[in-house]
Amino acid sequence: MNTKTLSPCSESEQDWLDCLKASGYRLTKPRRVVVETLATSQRALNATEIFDLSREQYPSLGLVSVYRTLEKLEQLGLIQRVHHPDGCQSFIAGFTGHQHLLICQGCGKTEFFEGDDLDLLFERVAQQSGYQIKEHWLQLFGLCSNCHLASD
Amino acid sequence: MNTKTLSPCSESEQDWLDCLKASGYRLTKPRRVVVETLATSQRALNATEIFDLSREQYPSLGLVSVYRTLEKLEQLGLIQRVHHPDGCQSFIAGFTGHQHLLICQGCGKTEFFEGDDLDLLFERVAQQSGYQIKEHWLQLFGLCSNCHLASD
DNA sequence: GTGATTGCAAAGCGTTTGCACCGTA
DNA sequence: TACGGTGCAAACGCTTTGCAATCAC
Repeated sequence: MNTKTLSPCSESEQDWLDCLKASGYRLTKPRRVVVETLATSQRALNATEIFDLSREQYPSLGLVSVYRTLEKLEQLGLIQRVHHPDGCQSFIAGFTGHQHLLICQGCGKTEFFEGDDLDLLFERVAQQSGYQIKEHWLQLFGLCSNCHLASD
Repeated sequence: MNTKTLSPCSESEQDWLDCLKASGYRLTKPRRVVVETLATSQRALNATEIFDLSREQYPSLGLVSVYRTLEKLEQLGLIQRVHHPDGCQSFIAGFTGHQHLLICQGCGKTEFFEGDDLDLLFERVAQQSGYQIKEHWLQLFGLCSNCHLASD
């Protein structure tokens, strides 16, 4: 089967597996372990980090399967790539529709936030520039409570 | 000399060359031609694009010199990397202190914008999350006036 | 003249592809 | 049982490094 439907999926690990299955993919051990690693991480992970962490539970995992699973999870909207001054190779669980991330510069802990109200800004920029604005990315960088307490 | 000072430089091509010189770098033909390519481009360019465009003026340019010049220009704050859903390998002239970009999804034309007022949002997110917010990136994607007129 | 800078070639590194074997459905 | 998925090895593309020749100062 090759009709990978883009049905909206929740963010719990079981929902991810259900979503993979519903999309016509088989639930194999490599996929399960990669999903678990990503779903339980508080920060974005790159392919090698996912590989190393997942191998603790499933030592025969291949790096290639990590890449192939990431590709599918991204297509299904279960993970998204995180852009960062130091690189753009890492992925985080969850997808809110737009890119509203809050990233700790200390430990990497990453959260989504909601409720920006930027419409006025967009309108002003649109008028001044002549652009039709379609999408936006807003990312905040800082220190999470653990990290700024530690640095005091 | 190895004291590459990070003095603020303007965005005109001559200012860039002055800035390179003031920072202890020699003004060579490869550097001049890469600077000109970047300074006159309306959109972000990756290393290969810069290489190809610059070679039209200086055919013996090597790709390695493009990479080495990009490294220096980035350190001096004369260019910055542009993050994009399709990749993060391209560079644009100018640096405003934070990342406020407006990018055309049609032709790639890229502009900076100013005057966001996100302090209230930051404060709210900080309170809700416990993060100390240090930096932010805001990028808008859309269609520039040329591209949305063309698509009508 | 001298030492920074160059272009070439080779190395490095992250990611993708080809393929025979394996395991889920 | 069929065929989607796997791990390995090799290929790939982009970027960096080593080096002798070159050129800006």
